[in-house]
Amino acid sequence: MATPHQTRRPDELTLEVVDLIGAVVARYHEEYEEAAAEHALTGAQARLLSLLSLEPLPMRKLAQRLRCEPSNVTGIVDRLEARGLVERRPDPADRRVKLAAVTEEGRGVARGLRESLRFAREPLAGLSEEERVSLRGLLRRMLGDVVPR
Amino acid sequence: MATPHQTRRPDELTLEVVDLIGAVVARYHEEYEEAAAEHALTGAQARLLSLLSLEPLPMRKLAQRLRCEPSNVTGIVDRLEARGLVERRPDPADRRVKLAAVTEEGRGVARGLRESLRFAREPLAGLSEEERVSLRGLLRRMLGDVVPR
DNA sequence: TATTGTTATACTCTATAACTATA
DNA sequence: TATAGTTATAGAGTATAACAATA
Repeated sequence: MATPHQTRRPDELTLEVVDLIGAVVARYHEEYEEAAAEHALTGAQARLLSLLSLEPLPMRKLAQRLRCEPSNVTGIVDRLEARGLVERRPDPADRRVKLAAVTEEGRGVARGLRESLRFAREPLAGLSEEERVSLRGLLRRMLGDVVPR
Repeated sequence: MATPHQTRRPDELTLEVVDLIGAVVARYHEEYEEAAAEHALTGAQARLLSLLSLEPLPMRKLAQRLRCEPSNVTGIVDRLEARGLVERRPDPADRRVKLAAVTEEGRGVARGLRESLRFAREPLAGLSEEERVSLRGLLRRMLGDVVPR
């Protein structure tokens, strides 16, 4: 509690870290889009497919997870469904609800997507186990000690 | 060099770190889009404006920095120019080139954008100086010790 | 000929509002 | 009446291909 600014201006070190985080974000995104493109998917399609590969979800819930309007989900699921990667199922409990679920083929594509995400390997390859533990702790604290989502 | 896999499957710790990085990326993006929206800018417009606030750039160079096709830059600059935040200037050295440059008003918006980026303060606020130094080192090594871009 | 920026085109993602079928 | 999903619409970003002006 040393700086008397109303807004608290970030110091040099903090700015450096923020820049580095920006670089990580940029790189992560590039590689994610690349991996998606390798499977002829857009970023949004890849994210939706990955979500569904864990469990079937109502369209509404899908929109919440993707942080977009429900009307958008319709189109994304439409395109994945046209490719046979996803299907819509009725919800026995509520006839208004449609559950989106991956097909077998979709599950395979989701797996391939996950595996072609180089980010899981390369950038961390240079770090020792001890350093990874350290990084994990720092990132957790940055994110507020809560495992988000 | 212990795992005899062809592809090398990431271990538990690595996967955890990758997930955390994913969470950081998601949060960074949300906050960036929010900050942009506060100034009635889209993400792409905000990125382009931020770039130009450092120095005027040819349309071509701008496309390289944004990692998109030059034809897209035309539209983004059009919209920023319509709002008076950016202008096109001739390049005295090459009459084919158009230099995009921020206006005074654009410079102000870019500054406001930078300041409303909470990511520079909040998430790092919980870390001590020593921890930030440690995080900086780890992120640098992750990014290959090269300060990218 | 090669390069710079633009235009034309088509597709995807996005939000908003209005609609339908259920609840 | 409230909710789930869809449709209609419009704007923005994206890539590709073709083009005019300049090098």
